Amino acid sequence: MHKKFDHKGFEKKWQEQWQKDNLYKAGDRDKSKSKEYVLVELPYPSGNLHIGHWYAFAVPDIYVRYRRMNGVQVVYPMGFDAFGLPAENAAIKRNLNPREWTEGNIEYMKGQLASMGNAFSWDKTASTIDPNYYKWTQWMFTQFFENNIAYRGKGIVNWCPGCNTVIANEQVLSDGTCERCSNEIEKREMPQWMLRITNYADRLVDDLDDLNWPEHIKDSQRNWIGRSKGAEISFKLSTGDDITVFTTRPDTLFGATYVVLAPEHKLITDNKEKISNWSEVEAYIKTTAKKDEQDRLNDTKEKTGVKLEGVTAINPANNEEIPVYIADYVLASYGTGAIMAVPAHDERDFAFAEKFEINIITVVRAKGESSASNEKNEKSILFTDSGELINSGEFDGMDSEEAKVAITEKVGGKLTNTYRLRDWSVGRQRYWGVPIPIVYDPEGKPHIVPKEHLPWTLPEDVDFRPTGEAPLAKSAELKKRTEEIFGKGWTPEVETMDTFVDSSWYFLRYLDNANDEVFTSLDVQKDWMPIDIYFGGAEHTTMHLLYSRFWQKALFDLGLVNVQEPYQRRINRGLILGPDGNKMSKSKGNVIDPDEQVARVGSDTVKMYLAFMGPYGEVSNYPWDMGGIAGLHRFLERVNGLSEHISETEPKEITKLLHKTIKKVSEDIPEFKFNTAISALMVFVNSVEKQSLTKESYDAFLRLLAPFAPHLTEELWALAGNSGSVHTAEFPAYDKTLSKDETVTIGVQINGKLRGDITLSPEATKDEALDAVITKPRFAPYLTAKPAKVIYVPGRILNLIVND
RNA sequence: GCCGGAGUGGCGGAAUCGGUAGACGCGUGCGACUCAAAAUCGCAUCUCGCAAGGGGUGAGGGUUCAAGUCCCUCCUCCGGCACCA
Repeated sequence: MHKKFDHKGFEKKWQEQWQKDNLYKAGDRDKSKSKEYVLVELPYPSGNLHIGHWYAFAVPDIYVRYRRMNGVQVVYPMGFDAFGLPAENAAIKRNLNPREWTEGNIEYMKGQLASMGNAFSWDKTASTIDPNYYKWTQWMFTQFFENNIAYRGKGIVNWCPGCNTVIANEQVLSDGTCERCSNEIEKREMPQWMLRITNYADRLVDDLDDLNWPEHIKDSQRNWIGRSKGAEISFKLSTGDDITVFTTRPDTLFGATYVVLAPEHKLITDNKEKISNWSEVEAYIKTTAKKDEQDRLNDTKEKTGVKLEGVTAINPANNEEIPVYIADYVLASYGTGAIMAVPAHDERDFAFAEKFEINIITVVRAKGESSASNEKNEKSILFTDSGELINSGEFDGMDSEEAKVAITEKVGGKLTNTYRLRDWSVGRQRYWGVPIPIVYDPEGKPHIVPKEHLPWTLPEDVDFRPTGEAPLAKSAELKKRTEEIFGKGWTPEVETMDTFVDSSWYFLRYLDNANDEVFTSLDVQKDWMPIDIYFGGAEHTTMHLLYSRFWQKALFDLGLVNVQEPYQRRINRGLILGPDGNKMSKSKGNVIDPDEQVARVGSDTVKMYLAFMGPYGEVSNYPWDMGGIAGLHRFLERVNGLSEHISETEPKEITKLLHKTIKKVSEDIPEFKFNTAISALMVFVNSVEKQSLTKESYDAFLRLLAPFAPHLTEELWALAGNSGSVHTAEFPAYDKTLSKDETVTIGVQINGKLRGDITLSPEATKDEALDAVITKPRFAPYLTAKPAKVIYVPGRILNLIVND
């Protein structure tokens, strides 16, 4: 029966009570319990909690509460990632200081978070704009600088004209736009603060193997890092230089009929006197320099290039003299910026060789072929698979894979890997970020700001509106501060750090946030790290998740952290769409405001609705459905009326169903299948409504439901006369015997066709099952002869094969 | 092009050591209550068929007593990478 309840009458009351009782404080590590560190991605204080935050924080809360009720000491912290462009832009729009704006938002959002009624460990929190936080961000940076992990590099960077700053490779989307503002990214050459994430490429790939992460996330990271196994091989040039190329196919070296350099390659300008067609070459270099990435991609069908007249190379395998070209299909930023071209076995080289009429030599053929496949048919001349070698002197007949090693050895090459990953560009020409703690001496040499001067505070006396120049350059205070501490002629670094730096280590600070000596003591880390489960969004796969893994490894190498991998398990959630099936956006007018929903139907309903939509941890999109949320509200109203069915005794059926429900819920929660757990709870309620249950069963049910509907269950728990909080009660355990069915109904197939069912004990024998069929007239018409074969799977199926 | 993942009612989704496909919820239809409406309750709801029965999990093959689940060939959608040597 439906019994309406007034969520406003008790949700706030219990939230305040829980806070007063410090119910969810994680406290110090209690070694008598096992620990679990459950992390959710800390929010950006945009000023308003949206439905995505609810999905991100309220649903994992079910898991956290469940584990606590099972006696696990769970730390479930929350904080704010408060530096960064959106806050800065929003503040500029409102003509506010970003600090005022952000801090105001944090306060407001804390109130909104409270309305969720989550079991957050508020004693473990951090905010990245807190000077006591960013002090350590800066200190880590200085450690990285001193250990050559952070460096001032020169190179081509991604400039976002919308954000007025440089951004990292990871922050450029595959269509060449900015992940924040969707503006088209420009390439610029300028000095940049970089972190040597590339030095960690192998570990970042290899250590993925042991992580309990969804395979598609690991694959995305592997793709992003883009490790290729191959070899570096040197070719002698007629200029006297050696040119090193990278190839994944050293087995095809005998088929290398020319060499190609990227137009930006240093050896070209170094040898301009020796290049007889220099003006032509120079013109080509200029043309390609003008093309942006996008043009270069669009031009892939038509290969272009210029031969370096007067320069030749020697193929080290057969000492043949071969021509040298420059072409923009070879990228300066990948490998060595030079390739050996094997037109018979590489599509791009093939296209180029055909256009420039260069020699094509087949050196690999499919195994077992008597002739090279390409000799049979002109059109199939290209063969990119591996196979066995031909036209390769002493290596003829050798398998491609073996030949890779053998040929590399013979020519004195080196087996090596190369990567797609580039170093992480972390300097930003914006105001609202952590100042890079570097100062320059009068010669312009960079030095770290020593620990006693940290935090190296963000100056206040600047016009922070973005112009493309770093706003900190305009701070008289920063300039003065630098000269006072370091001496006349010293100047401060004026760039701030990428926000992704701040969020690369926040989970460590949560644990020991009052520590003034170190960012987090090793003892505390040993208590809690690694993070057992990290819930988050798919957008972080090759950004935050990659950066923070690198950061942790870099700290590990400096002896500052206890584990190499921060996150043991990763769960990516899906996306909540608007009721129209589109991504929620103000312009589409399809935004669901969680505050409105909570006011209307209550926090418990919103939480359960989100948990019921589909399995958590599968990246799919769920449209918000007003009818759907009403269904969950109805369910909780029925729960509210359930106490009317309490009686002295209950049918055996209800006892058994309760234990089956406990079993199902306890199995589903750890797998984040909250949807099917809720479904089981609904089945139980549907059944009880027609019958009765004891007070004992009622209490057990409340505890079962407590992680999903913390407020209502707490209210009903108290109304039922129980003492203490339902959330500190033990989660019910199921009785194995009671959770099993005494009889099962199984399908009966005759010749593989379903003809009906029989009900019998799960342990019934084949003969008993056959008897049940024979005595049921329903089956008689089909049993025209004695079954030739009987397949019986107890509790599952009975299949009779009747030959007629 | 390469690497992953996914295709099940009108909708969200259940069911995969191969064993009664469509749990649970939404929506819809009919009925009850009501002067009426809302709320609530009951029944129905994959599809064709009065029924008996037939068909059905993106398409087509295959293995099996039995296939949403395994194998092969395709198609579509989603995510990552992409002139990456």
